[in-house]
Amino acid sequence: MPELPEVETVRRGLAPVMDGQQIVVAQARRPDLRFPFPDRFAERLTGARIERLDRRAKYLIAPLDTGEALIMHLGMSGRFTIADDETQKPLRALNQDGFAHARLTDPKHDHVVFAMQGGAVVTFNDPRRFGYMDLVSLGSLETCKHLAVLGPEPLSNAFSPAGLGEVLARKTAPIKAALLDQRVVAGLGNIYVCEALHRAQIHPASLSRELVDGQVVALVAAIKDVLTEAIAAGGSSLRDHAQANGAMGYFQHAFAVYGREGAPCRRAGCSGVIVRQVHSNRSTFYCDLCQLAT
DNA sequence: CTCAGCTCCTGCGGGC
DNA sequence: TGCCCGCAGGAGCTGA
Repeated sequence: MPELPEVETVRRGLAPVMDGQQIVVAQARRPDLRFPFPDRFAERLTGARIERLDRRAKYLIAPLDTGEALIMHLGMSGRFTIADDETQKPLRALNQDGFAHARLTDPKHDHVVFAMQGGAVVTFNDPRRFGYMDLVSLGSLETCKHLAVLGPEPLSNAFSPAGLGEVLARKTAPIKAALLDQRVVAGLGNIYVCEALHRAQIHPASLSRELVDGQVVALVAAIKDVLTEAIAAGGSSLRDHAQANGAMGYFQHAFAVYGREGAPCRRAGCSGVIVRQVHSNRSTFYCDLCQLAT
């Protein structure tokens, strides 16, 4: 589900009730998500103060005053909700039209709960349990197994045409697979890779090392633009995915290719049709006319 | 080492 | 209405 823009949207939703606040009670309602929780997970969190809520790629990172950092990954179906500790009702369960909606999540998949000092109850719900949480020491945060392997943050200056071009020149994999590799660039997933390749007019099956310089320049710009626009729109809400405050992102309405199989290409002047192909069990959407193979 | 494919888990929507 | 099948935004692991 969540790629970088959705995780950033979640971070912005949670920050007001978590930044600088103590976790009065932490609770893990099962022994594991995708991986087992670390030893004494809830005990190590209870009483800790969250210095701030950060994001790296698709990870949420909460440095604590205990010398550790809480690392959280949403996997495919992970979601946070914010409720009031008295009523357990969502505090801000309003969509963008201002109408309250029914509870978005099934409570049987509420796996982790944080009761915050300020009265907010933050719940992590994850039906598929592909998400995970871990505690690592602050001193080795950058070198921990989760973060050490990550490539550059796509919206930072560390992600540049020169750098990407150098990496791609050594890869034989198709460009779509390369961009999904978090070691190449960290934070993209299936949707935004499809969207960025369309913007850059690059065929997803193009071989990474055969991209010319101009294509790499266009690709870096397309990635930065699509991510920036998606964050500004509050991420994408597919199916019933929503932000931490219950609001729905709306960038999905701006998709040029994702989920648009058979629809006309939205590029001005292009008469192509969006096609879908499956590679290694993942759907790839692209325009059969304006995205050129190398 | 790289790369393609499979896998974990549950829920939802479409087709019959 | 109800059942079955395919599909889902991640990413670690396996084996070639």
